[in-house]
Amino acid sequence: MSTLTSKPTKDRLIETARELFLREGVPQTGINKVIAKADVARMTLYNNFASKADLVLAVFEREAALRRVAIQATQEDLDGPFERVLALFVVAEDVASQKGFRGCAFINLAIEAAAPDSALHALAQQHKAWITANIRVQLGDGVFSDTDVLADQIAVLWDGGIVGAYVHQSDRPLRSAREAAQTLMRAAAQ
Amino acid sequence: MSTLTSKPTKDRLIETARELFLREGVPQTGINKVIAKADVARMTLYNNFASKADLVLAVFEREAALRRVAIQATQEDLDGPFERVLALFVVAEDVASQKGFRGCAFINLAIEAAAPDSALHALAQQHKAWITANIRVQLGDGVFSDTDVLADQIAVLWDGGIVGAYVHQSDRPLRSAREAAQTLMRAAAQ
DNA sequence: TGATAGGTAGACCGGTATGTCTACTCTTAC
DNA sequence: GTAAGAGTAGACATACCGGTCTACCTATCA
Repeated sequence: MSTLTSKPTKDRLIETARELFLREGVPQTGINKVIAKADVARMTLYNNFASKADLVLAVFEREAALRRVAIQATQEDLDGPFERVLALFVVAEDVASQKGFRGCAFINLAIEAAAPDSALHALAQQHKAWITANIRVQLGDGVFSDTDVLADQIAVLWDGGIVGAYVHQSDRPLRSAREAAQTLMRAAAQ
Repeated sequence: MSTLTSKPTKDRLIETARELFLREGVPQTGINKVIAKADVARMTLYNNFASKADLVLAVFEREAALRRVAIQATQEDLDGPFERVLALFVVAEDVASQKGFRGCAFINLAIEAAAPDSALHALAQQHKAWITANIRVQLGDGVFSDTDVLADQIAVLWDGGIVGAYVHQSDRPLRSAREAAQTLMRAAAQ
């Protein structure tokens, strides 16, 4: 292995933990499940991470970064604020249609694994703030009135659509959200 | 005590558990906390409820019923679909402003305490469906076009607003949701 | 050759969780 | 007066949790 910290093992732990955290939830995923699935010794985990909370933080920081990149990549191929904003919802509808869909990982994180004053909650908050800021950017200037307000409203629809899709086990709330976003954009178009 | 099942003790258990479940979350609230706060023996709980899951179910069934009544009571004093629908958001804003606010109890229940095929998840689903149906009724017939669609969209805004208020620890998402609901209603007004 | 770093296996610790069991007390009703 | 129902106190069983520690293995590299 390299002279510095062993990257592959650490990365494997993060990726294995990610799968379990997203599929089964953070509190439901014990250390034992992670090391068993990663086929790694207990001490290997604790040599790479100070604690479970440290591992959770690493997993979700990486996850947030990956999602930002994925969203931007999707938007690059599209033109205009309508297409780019609505693409967010379409992507979510695809994810929600897969079985085992558990809603938004960051909302879940905030609710089930993080007190409001914790670093994990702050991470969820930041990710959501980035989503809102991204929507704001896609809306551009001059096309819509009250762009900041509109971005906030569309972000609310996005959250509500994903949560609703999980609760109702259906992509219908996400479709409602997308259509509502469209209506709001049309109403705000100058 | 009465010849039948002892009501007062059972009720006290439910009310005590309710407070703890809502304030600290269902998984974070152990049986021990419940019986300590209710000042009741361990076996008293298990003589009244088959299991913790059974207690949780009783608590949230009662909670859903109480909330339906409270929402209807609020709406009785108001006139017209705009006032009655927007009142839902105003009430939520009040609740969200209180410290210790933990978002929507039923969404939390679905996420942190219930597999999608469980009775608890179904309960959360039913409660959300009732909210949507209530919005639909308040919208009435003839005032708006696509009333079913509009009700779905407003319900999504409600969920997104509450979840956003918790994640961002701010009532701003709820205000955005209310204003968006207003815009959608205006756009659908015939 | 031999030091070092990274990984391994598994015992172990203290804590907490739900749930069971027993023996006891108290109150009500017949 | 006594039987039954409801509640009590607390030990107990079992399982899991996160986390620590030790002794060992093995590959790399100077």
